Amino acid sequence: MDAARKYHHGNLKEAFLKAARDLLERDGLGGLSLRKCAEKVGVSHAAPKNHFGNIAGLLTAMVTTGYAELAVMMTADANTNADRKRRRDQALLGYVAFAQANPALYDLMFSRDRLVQDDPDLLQQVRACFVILADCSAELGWHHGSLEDKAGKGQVAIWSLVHGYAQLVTAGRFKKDNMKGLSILDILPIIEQDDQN
Amino acid sequence: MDAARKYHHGNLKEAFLKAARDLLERDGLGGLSLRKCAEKVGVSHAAPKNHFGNIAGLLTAMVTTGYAELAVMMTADANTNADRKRRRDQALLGYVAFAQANPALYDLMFSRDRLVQDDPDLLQQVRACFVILADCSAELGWHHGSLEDKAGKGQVAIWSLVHGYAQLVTAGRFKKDNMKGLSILDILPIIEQDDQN
DNA sequence: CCGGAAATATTGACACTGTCAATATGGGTA
DNA sequence: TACCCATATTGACAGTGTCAATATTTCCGG
Repeated sequence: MDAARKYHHGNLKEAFLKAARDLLERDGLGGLSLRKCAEKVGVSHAAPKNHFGNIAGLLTAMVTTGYAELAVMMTADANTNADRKRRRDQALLGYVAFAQANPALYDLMFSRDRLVQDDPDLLQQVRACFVILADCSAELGWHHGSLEDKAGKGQVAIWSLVHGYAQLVTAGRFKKDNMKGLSILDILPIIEQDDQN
Repeated sequence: MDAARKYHHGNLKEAFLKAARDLLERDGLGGLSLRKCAEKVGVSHAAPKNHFGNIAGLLTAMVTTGYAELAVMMTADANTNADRKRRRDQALLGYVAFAQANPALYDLMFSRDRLVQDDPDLLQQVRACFVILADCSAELGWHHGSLEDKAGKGQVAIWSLVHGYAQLVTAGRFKKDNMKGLSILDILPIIEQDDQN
């Protein structure tokens, strides 16, 4: 039998995830509920329990796909032959672009209350994004501290910077005149060496 | 009559805010509800409506007090005669300390879904925190761009950095070995000039 | 001083939510 | 075919925010 048409409904799990994603984008997190997802898919209100256990499980699964998409956005258009600076710029631009394209989902991806924080799949996807960012920060110039601190501090710094920037921008916390034509790449040079850029 | 004992209950609004804050700290955002606040205070379940309208109003009021406390944390121990570097360090350390002391509240303070974003009192307190951060970033060294960009970019950069750092630390997103003895002041120097620190 | 008006609090109801137990249905397989 | 198990439905329950109607307290002008 077709893998996409198994059992009664056929890939009901993915159908739920798509419905949840649509509801999240359209109505925000407050407009997202298990029962609305079930109604949207056309099944009974308790059907999600078989696939996700509870609502935290559904949100966690949805967020996990979000991290996977974030990783894609960070690596798109950057073939492995491109120089490291180009790949780093792409990662940062892709990161911010993902947050701006999916603000509600991005918020949820950093929520501590609604997710199953120790879900193995979630942790794996989160780690994959970390690796990409770590690859960016590894080449960052660093004036202070010992060499062995370099990677750790650089990772913390660049992730803090890009995450904070993405969250504050999507939350509309920056005044518009401060942001006029300003991108993450414009504020990135402050963590580079003088001889770069 | 005593200002603290007006009307039926007396400062019921502040009693609700305190109850909400306690519930938020103890049980997280998921354990916070209007009815639990009312029960904790000892009034009927619909009493909060008179003071906050709806739950978004209560959360907004609570978050507003959070921004006020954040401003206090950023300026504590830094008298106006202290040099600017000392005040800047205090602001950043206080910022992170507040987030670590009130992780659930800090998360809520940057939520887009549950608050009345255009509440005048909220906007005023948010702006007050911005001013403090702007005072920090105004003295940051900047190698690139024109002079008139300096303040805007510096504000965006330092706020992104400290907010991202605070959120990621409180969310436990950094590996512990990367954070060993590392504070916001340790990653701050990367956005300073070479001749500083 | 007092009586109406306004502010404040209660009650009861409603729709909606997540979750669970019990039941039903269908597909894979021996 | 007959069985088993994964999957889906049904019905129920406690809890939630919100609202209208009502009750109570405080305030203020006569």
